[in-house]
Amino acid sequence: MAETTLSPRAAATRQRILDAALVEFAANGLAGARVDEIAARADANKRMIYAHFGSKEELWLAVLETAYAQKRCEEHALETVNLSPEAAMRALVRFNLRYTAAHPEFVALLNQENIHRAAYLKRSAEVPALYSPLLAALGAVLERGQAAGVFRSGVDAMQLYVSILALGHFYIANRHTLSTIFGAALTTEAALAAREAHCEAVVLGYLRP
Amino acid sequence: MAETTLSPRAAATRQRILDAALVEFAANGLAGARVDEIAARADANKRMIYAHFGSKEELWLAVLETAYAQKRCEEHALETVNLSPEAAMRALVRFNLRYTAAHPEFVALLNQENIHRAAYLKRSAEVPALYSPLLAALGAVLERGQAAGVFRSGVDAMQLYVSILALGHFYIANRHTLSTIFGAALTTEAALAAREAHCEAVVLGYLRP
DNA sequence: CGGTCCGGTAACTGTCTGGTTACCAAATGG
DNA sequence: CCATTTGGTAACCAGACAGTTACCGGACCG
Repeated sequence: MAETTLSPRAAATRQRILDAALVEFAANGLAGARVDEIAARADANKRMIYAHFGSKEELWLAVLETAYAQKRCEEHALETVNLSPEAAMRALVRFNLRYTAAHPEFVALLNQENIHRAAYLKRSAEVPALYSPLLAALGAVLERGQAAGVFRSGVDAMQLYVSILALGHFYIANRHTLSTIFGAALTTEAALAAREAHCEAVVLGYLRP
Repeated sequence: MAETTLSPRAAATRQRILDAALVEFAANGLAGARVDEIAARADANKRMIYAHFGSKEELWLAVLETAYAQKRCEEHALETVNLSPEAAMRALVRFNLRYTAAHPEFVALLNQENIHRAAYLKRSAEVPALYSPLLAALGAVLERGQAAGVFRSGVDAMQLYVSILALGHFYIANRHTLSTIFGAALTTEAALAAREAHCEAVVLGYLRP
């Protein structure tokens, strides 16, 4: 990004474009998204999109990076060091499900990226920073729990990390097909609470020594 | 589908179109897929696509139903009644991961469907049959294990079903972003075996009384 | 207070793409 | 063997879409 100092209200337009693009890309995918629609929703003009971001694909990349950055930002707010290993693990599982549920656009973006074999993400300069803080926190909690004898040993932190993400992500990502099949709403607070309890039980049940 | 009897070699063309469409849709999504490309890959003509299926979207629906049907078909081959509850549960978890890994196009299709809020799936006449046999088998295994005292009680079969799907599906669906982030291949036989062991350990660890 | 520069607008274009139409060839069956 | 049906081809079209170009108005600075 050419962060050559800044701009007065231009930054606001840029932000409106990013917000609008997030909605449009999440709703229609990269190929399905319409640049005109993004411009209209941002209450801006197509010209401005090409001025701020060079192309539709670069806009996509910018949206991706913004979404990742926001998630990392919220994850940093998680404080697990003061909690018992079990409570900390619960907090991690819960945060993941709740964040995913609160930001289904993030899920849609990720799915799109994977359809494109992460082609855009691989071009991102921020990739190294993508190691989620959640992973680091998880490793620390795991070690504490094992040292205290409340967690089993032989747990692969990376595998568990993927599994925790999976438990929340899949539920939200596939909420439409799942709710069609099961004929039940999945995103009501009651349903989310039930899912949350289940995810905690699975992870903590597994981790018992 | 107008299965008015059948057709001699027309069925072959129809099948080639379906196969080509599956590849193209999985690779590019619904909006990103090009009808011309499908025609070329099927070694057929665009006209034939519109003769057999009325539109791009109806072709999409046909591909979806075919993919679901194939999965159900393979699932039926799973025999869990002769196995111990633990072994049967392992088999279910393993089958799900392996099937997903062997058919990443299915995952791509599902993701696309969810981006479109399952709009096409809801129009499908086959939806009631979508209750996967895997779910029925899971419920039976769960009951047997609980009766035998080897599984904990209070397990919600639907939640567990979603979780088992999630453990395999998420890993495969996000293999590109995950392998970019972790810098490791995820679909080698070694990696799949490790994932398989982990998934079994999570589910069976959770289910311990 | 006037000029210049920057954020913004609107109309345009070349290309791509889903869908169609006019035409053909090879079976099939009488 | 001829006629009719059916699977297949290729050229075409209208609309849509990403990306551009020509132009404007107000803020900011001298």
